[in-house]
Amino acid sequence: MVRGDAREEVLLPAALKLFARHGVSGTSLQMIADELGVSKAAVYHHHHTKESIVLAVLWPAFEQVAALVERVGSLPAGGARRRALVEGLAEQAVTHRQLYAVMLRDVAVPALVASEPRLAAPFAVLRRELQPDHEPATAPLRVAMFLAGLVAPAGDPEIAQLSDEQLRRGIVDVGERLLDLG
Amino acid sequence: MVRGDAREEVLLPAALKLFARHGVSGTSLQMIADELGVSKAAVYHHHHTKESIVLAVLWPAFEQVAALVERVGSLPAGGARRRALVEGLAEQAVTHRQLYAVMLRDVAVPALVASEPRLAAPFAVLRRELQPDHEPATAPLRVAMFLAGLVAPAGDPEIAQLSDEQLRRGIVDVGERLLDLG
DNA sequence: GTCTATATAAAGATAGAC
DNA sequence: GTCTATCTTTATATAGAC
Repeated sequence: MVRGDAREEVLLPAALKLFARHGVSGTSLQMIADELGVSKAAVYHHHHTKESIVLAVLWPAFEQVAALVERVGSLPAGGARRRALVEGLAEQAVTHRQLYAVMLRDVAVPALVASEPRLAAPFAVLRRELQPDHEPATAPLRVAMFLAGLVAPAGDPEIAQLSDEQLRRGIVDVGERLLDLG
Repeated sequence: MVRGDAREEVLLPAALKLFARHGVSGTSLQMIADELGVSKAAVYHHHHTKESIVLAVLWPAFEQVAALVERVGSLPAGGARRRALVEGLAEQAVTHRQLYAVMLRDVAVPALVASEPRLAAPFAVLRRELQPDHEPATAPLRVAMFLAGLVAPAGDPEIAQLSDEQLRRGIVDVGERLLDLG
């Protein structure tokens, strides 16, 4: 570890790594500073609160989801749009495994989302758009189980060994089975 | 809240409620004491460490999984056994939603499991037994996505409204789709 | 079996020197 | 832009009175 570098492009990945391993609540600014080889004060120079760091780390993930939802809006509603959402989510979740794991799994995130209305909107749309047309009662359950399963790779060492392509295809396959893709 | 009651049968449900809402790392002994209406010292009279409380809260869930795995051992290996596991897990996860959510979702739990080998064994067996026979590459992924999805109800208010029976059937349905039940 | 009070460490956060 | 030093609060944990 090279000492004395708390630039944004180094700080945020370090924080993400710790959030993924210990959770947001289980990660202190001291741990982030140690990971970077700097003092806590150096971290505070870039972000005046811990919440600011959490938000900066997660923001790109929420933006990606929002962009995906926006992008598939031009497709016909129904199976085709659901398939595009599933494929897009699989691609993003595989490419940014830790980021999506924190966003979808960490119990501290709902509170953050509640404090930032801009974060909530994309997921509300996503959940609605992913629902199969029939099976009204259990459709939300299928969507929730798919989204929860999306981050299954995070903790499992056996799955961590899968290639991006294997994992992406596996996730899409599960999406097909749960969400009646067209 | 009646004041002055930190008996085990009151303490553990209160702790579980807080663990489910704020995560294990996000829950302090002060929060537990406040929830019970007693002082921190009263809590420490029953459990000398926080880890002791976490273990006492989660132990029944791990025991249930172990008992389930043990119970299905008499069934023929394969689809029939997988179905029994899925039905048993669905039943337990629905009945003890918060407990299973903490056990399967909280990032602090893997560290706890690592420190208590007796906790790890049942899940290793469970994961192995749940795997469909074919599809060797993505079978562990299907299992992991099912287990992660098992606790999807925890955070979603829309799903929290489902009855136990609706939820149980929905989970079994997803298990059927992912795990090639016989 | 609970309380108040306290010890000790670590948390989030700031001030001011370099 | 980072440092040391410090502040304040909160964390885990203990001692001893009731």
